[in-house]
Amino acid sequence: MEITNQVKNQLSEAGLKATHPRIVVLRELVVSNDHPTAERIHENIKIDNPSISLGSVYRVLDVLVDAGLIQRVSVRSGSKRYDANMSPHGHLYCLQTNKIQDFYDEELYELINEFFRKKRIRNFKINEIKLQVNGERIDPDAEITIT
Amino acid sequence: MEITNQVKNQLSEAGLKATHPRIVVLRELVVSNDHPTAERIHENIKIDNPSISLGSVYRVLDVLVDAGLIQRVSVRSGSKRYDANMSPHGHLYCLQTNKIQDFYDEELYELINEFFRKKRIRNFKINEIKLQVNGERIDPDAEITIT
DNA sequence: TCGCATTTGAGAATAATTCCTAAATGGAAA
DNA sequence: TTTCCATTTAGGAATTATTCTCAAATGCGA
Ligand SMILES: [Mn+2]
Ligand SMILES: [Mn+2]
Ligand SMILES: [Zn+2]
Ligand SMILES: [Zn+2]
Repeated sequence: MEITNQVKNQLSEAGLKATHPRIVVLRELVVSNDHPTAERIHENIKIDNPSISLGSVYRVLDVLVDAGLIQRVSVRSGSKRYDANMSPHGHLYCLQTNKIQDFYDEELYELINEFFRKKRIRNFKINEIKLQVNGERIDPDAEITIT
Repeated sequence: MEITNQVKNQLSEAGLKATHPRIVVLRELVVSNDHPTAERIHENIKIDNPSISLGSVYRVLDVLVDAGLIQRVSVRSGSKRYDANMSPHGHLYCLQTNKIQDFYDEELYELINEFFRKKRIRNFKINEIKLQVNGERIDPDAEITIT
C-alpha cells in the first residue's frame, strides 16, 4: 500500500517511531477529508484494527499534533476535530450539520500573512493563524460551493 | 451603579428577563477583559453573589451567546472562554500562559469581509468570522504590544 | 398585587479527555 | 539476526468540562 509507506516516512522524518497505532491513525486522517473526531477515527479504524484503544487514538493524535503532522480544529459542539491537511486553508463550519469544509484562497492567506509580517507584534512568536467561518448550510445535504 | 443599568438595558433590549444571575454574569464579562472561563466567572462573582450556582453561570452564558450579547472563544486547553467585546476583532492566544489578548485592525477586517463578500459562497449563510493567532509569549509576564 | 411562564439552585448525569501501570514492541546496536 | 531497552500501548480508572433534571423561586406584564 502506497499511502502506508508515505505515512511511515512522515513519521520517521518527524523523528517518531513508526508504531502500528500511529501509522493507522495518521493514514486514516490522510485518506479522510471530513475532519473526524478522535472517537470517529477510532470507530473507522477498529474494523481492521480491533486492538487499538480509544486512549491510544487520543495519545497518538496528540503526538501527531505536537510533531506538526496534523492539526486540531476546535468548533462549538462537543469534541475536537482533526485534519491532516497542513497547507494554509480556512474552515467553513456548519453549526447545524456539524460539517467542516476546507476553503483555500492563496490571495487571502497572502493578505493575512502580509498583515502580520508588517504589523510588529512584540513579545509573541506566532505559531499558527486560524481562520474559521461559522454559519449554516441552507440545504444541509448539499455541498457548499465557492466561486 | 451605571454599568448595572447599562447591562439591564442590554438584556431587555435583547428580549431577555433581567434576572439577577444574568445581570451579574454579563456585568462581570463587561468589566473584565481577560476572556474568563465559566468557572472563573463563577469564582469572581460568588464573593458578592454566593447563591448563583455554576450551572446557572453555564446556562446564562449560553443564553447570552444565543442573544448575541457575548461570544464564545475556544482555544486549545480545557475550557471555553467568554468575551463581551462584540466589535470585530481577533485573538492572540498564548499556548504557555493561556492568556487571550484582543487585537483590532479595521483594515484587516475590511479585507476579510470584502473577501467574503466578493467570493460567492453558495449554500452557506455566514454567521461569524473568527481569526485566532496562536503562539507563545517570549516573556510570559509582559504584555504583547502591536504597532 | 397577582399569576404564571420562565428561570434558578443543587446536585446528578453525561461527554470528552487524560492518567495510570503492567505488558508489548520498534528499531538501534551488536 | 538476535538482543535489549527506552518508548509506546491497551485497558480501565480518574478527572474535567458541561449539560440535564426538577422542585422552588422570581421577574414582569396585566
Ligand atoms: Mn500536546
Ligand atoms: Mn446555545
Ligand atoms: Zn481542514
Ligand atoms: Zn476578545
